[in-house]
Amino acid sequence: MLDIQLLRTQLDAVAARLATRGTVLDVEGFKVLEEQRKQLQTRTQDLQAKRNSLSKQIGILKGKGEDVAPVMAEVASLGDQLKADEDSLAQLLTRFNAFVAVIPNLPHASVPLGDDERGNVEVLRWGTPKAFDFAVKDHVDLGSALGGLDFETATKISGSRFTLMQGAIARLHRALAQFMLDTHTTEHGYREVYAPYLVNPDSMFGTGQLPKFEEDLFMVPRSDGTKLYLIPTAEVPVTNIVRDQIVAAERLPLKFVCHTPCFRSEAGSYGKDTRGMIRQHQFDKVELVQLVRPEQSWDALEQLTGHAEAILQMLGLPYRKMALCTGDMGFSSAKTYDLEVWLPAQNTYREISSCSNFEAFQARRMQARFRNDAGKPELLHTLNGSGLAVGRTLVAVLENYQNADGSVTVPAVLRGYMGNLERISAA
RNA sequence: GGAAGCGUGGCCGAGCGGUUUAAGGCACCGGUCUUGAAAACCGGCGACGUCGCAAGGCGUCCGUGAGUUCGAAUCUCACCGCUUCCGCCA
Repeated sequence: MLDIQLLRTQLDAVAARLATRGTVLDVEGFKVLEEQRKQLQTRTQDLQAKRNSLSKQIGILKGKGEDVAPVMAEVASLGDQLKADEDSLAQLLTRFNAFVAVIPNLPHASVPLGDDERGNVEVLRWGTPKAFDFAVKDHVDLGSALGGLDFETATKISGSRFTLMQGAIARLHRALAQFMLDTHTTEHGYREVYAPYLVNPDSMFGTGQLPKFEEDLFMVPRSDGTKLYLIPTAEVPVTNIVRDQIVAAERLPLKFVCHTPCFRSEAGSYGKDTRGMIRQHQFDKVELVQLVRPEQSWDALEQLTGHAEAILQMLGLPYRKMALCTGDMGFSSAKTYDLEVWLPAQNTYREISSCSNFEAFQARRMQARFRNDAGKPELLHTLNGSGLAVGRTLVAVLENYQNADGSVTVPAVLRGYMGNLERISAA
């Protein structure tokens, strides 16, 4: 959520910056709402003040044993107007909050301008794609020939966009997640977290998935009429650890790493990446989350992105780092780097990690604060990034480490997690 | 699922219809004392919103939401959560 004071005092500047990301702010609509709010709130509070002081008088008069009837009559006359005003103010504030809740974050000044993914800027490129002297297979052909990737059976069990893994490939998938968790906890200073996969609407609001993106989520209705949602990323439960909290300054920065499955309905992506496990309803991801003092968040973004890059480097997977442009960033983000891994079968780089600084946008929605040096509560800055998407990393390993005979070499750093297996071959 | 108890500021904890402006303590900040520190003593110290150039004023908040009342932390109802006991259970 944006700071409402900022909207009030610099409305045109906010609208201009939002326009760079393709968001049209209803400036006139806001002005009208704000004008009504101001008038109604002032009037309501005046009436409340009057009621309070008269009621207090009644208490004092009664204590002295004097007649309170005249004052009672006076305060009674306020009643109807006050109640009406309180009701309409509550309604107006609901509308006001709904208006603000769907405004995306402001892009940081360093974010390149652009309308869509074509405006993204390559920041760096690491590694050289291997030159194969045979016709490369994609992960679907490799995996099914190895007897470990089975999309048909997954479709029978659940439907499209699900994967069934078995044997050495399932183990490789697990090895990747373990390797990432171990690296981030032992080398990058993150604390391991196990978190719920189902969360309540307040948590989804806190990180910005609700109210605007409900169609991207799997919702689970409950018999008592409430709802839970399957997490689309561990960002949601982990960032919400600090919701409605004032964190002691000396505990900062908080750095968490969490491995979870992620569930996305992929509404609106019909026909996109239908082959293989690039775009699934369920996939595993190791997520990095940092909660930091505001003045540290931009350094933290560079570090966090570096932590995700380290995994790709240790796996020897060529990648490039993209600074997303204003038009391609997510709703809550002030700045995002995407890491794109080289996929030989697609002859291109594909997203495998997304690292963002949200500044105070999520913290304001969550009321996540710390006590600053002046002793006052101040909003935290929140960041997160994939470190990495496990399913896509599996795809990248299969394709980049394939051999002419259809076997796949196990990257050296994973062998300890694979019983020292060096190569996955058809059984 | 059944029964009982409990949800109060950063933390602990009192208050159970009107001088509550939420006691007291801890923590924290400032001061006195001290070579310095600790202790002791003195003082300060909630959040959010809103009006105002400012000084400051006003409003809301005692798990959440409705209600009773001129007035609710306090009374009523519903819900949520926690604790304990019983039942069931990986």
